[in-house]
Amino acid sequence: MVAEVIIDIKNKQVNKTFDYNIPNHLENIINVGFRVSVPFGNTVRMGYIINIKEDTLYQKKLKDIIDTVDVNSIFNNEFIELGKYIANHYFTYYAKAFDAMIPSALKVKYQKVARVVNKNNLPDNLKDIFKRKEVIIDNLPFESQKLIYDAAKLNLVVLDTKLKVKKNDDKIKMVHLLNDDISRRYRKCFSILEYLKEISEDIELDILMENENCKMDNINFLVQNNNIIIYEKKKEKEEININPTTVNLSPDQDKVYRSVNYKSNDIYLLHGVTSSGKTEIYTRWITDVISAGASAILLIPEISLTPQITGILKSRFNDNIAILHSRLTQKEKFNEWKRIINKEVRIVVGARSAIFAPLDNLGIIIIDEAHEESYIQNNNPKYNAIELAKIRAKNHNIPLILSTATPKVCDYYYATNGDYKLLELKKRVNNIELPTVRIVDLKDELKHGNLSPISKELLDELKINLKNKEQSILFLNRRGHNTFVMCRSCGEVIKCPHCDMAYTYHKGKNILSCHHCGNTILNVTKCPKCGSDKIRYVGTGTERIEEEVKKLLPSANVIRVDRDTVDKMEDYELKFNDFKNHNADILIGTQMITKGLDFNNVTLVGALNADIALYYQEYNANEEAFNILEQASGRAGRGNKPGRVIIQTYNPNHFVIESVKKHDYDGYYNMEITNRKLASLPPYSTIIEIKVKSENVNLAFSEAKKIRRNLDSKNNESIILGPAEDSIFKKNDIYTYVITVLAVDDSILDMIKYIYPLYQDNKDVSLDIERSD
DNA sequence: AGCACGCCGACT
DNA sequence: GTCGGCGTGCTC
Repeated sequence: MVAEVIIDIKNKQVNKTFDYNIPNHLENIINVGFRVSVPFGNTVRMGYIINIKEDTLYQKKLKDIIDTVDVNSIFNNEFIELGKYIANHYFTYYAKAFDAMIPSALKVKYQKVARVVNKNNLPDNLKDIFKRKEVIIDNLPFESQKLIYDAAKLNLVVLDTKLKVKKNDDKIKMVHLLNDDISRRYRKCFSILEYLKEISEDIELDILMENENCKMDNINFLVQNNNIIIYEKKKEKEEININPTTVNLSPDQDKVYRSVNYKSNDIYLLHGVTSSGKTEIYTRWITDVISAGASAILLIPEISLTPQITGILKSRFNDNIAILHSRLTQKEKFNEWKRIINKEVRIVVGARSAIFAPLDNLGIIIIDEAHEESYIQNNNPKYNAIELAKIRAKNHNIPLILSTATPKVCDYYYATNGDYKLLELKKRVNNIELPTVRIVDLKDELKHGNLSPISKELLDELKINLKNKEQSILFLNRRGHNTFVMCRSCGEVIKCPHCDMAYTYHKGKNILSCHHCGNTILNVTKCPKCGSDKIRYVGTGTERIEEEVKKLLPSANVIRVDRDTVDKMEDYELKFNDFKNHNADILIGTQMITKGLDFNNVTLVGALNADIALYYQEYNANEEAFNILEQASGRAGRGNKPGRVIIQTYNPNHFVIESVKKHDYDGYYNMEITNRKLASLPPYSTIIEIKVKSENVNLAFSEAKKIRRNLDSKNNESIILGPAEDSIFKKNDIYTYVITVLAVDDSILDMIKYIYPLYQDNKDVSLDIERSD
């Protein structure tokens, strides 16, 4: 028998199946969905068996499968099909798609080993190394490795690759700089060492590779050259707090609860205002499904942001629930996964990736805060967990529930045209009032000579809250609006040489950092172009707001939360608990703080510059702006005190601002859906962005134009735009042009599917294709 | 992702 | 000259 195998290498050259012979002793063991080790080239690799067949079309003799990696099949047919779907739909490699579906604890690692052939004719210098018959090469110092490779050439030892399932890994890899002694000619490695020197502290390997955009090749070279060492640090584990409550359903809640047909493949949009008691309804649905013998998946945006939900569910379902917590160690995640596989649990709660929970008798899938962007994986494969949930719901013929206070325009559209069923909750529990929203026109502030980012009206309210010992939240959507450094003499803006984007100024560390590639330099005192010392800082970041608040309200206790003050999850929780326990009066932050947090004593929310969201250069800018402002407003007055919201803007008459003021979702929706229809945007099309990348600007542009011509030739009614320079035109020395397709039919999609593989083998140009569904 | 094969520049 | 960098191609 012959097995079709996807090799575990994420590379376009091997993005296909390879046939292997199944040896007799494995014939009764191996099945579709097994992971196996196979000889590949002159090494050993893991592969996924996606099909078993009688014969092969391959001309040469097949190699044998070496062994199985798992005791049981890891993917059933549903997941193999899902993996293929992800690879095709999201234009990525099969290995990446399959990789995305398994918990990291189940991933394999590769070890290079050397074995002694004949112990008697081993030279003395090798005898020290080979205390055992077999050693792991990667752990040895460079000199010993060299001796082994020389010995291998003389056939004194044999080299081999071993596969290990790293199921007990609760460690993270750290990089430590030993010395920077390296020839300048190794450009990449040189720059890595420069970076390490600059930050002058140990760094997580993953973060280093991300920031320096380097491959394991470079890292291995530096290890061998004794420039760095890699060590493992134990990841601390944490408990989640349990917060049990039981409440009866209101008539409204009860009506929603009873509307779901468990025997259908219906999609329901549960549109319920903030604090309308949606969690309680989830638990009823889950209870019903479980009693009927089936299982349930509940997706939530980020577990640490919703301790209430996990607390309630955990207290209700005890051991029958697996909570895939982002800070579980790898071992814990593996154990949870095993409990699911062994059918010890039938309820899975978790973020995006929990959609891959291997439950085989699903009864319902619920998605909380379904408008959240975090359901879309941000790096390759850019899958949307909600789209995958639809597929799984269809496979199992079960209901799918999308729950949110601010539905995406597309979802609401589907709910109104009958594709989804609409369920509504219009009242907050205990009839708490929605906060009052006031709009401050920043143009008027300027006219009255107030240059501060905080308006007089907002300042007055902050003072009132301080006096009454009530808490306030100030929120600044900073996306695309950083503090950058400019020369007042010649107008030069200090930019990252790799990305052509302005550096962002960080006052605390006195550094300039590129938010696109992570490159940092020491702050400049003189203009690099004209030498002038008239350096000026432009823009408003949370850091400046904090300064301003401290100046205006010296007695206030301020906590700032953004990616600069919290890079670890623990910091994040620490700060929030601090605020919750009233150790501070004012919380300042970016969109991080608008998520589903519950602070009972917060009565004032200020959105400092609502316009930033409106100018966000994406088709869903209005949607994002409405959602973020409405969700931020929802933070005010959740306890028994009424809430006030102040929105500062230069566009007080913008329909998004006016709708937020009136908490008028329908008004906003009707405007926005009309805009979408006129511009042929989703839900009236699927947006596909074809990113053409090359180090050579002209080549990237000419290839992009060629693709555009190809698309035009097969186009019926879709809109094709570009090629245009990408919003980040130059990043890491690579130029990107974008062709945007608003696809209304399949003909253009077929063309893209045809074009994509043409660039699979191109070394100078590569394509990244992203789609809105 | 590795690794072999082969081309070209800079050194004992 | 020749050593060893790295660009290119291949892996069932």
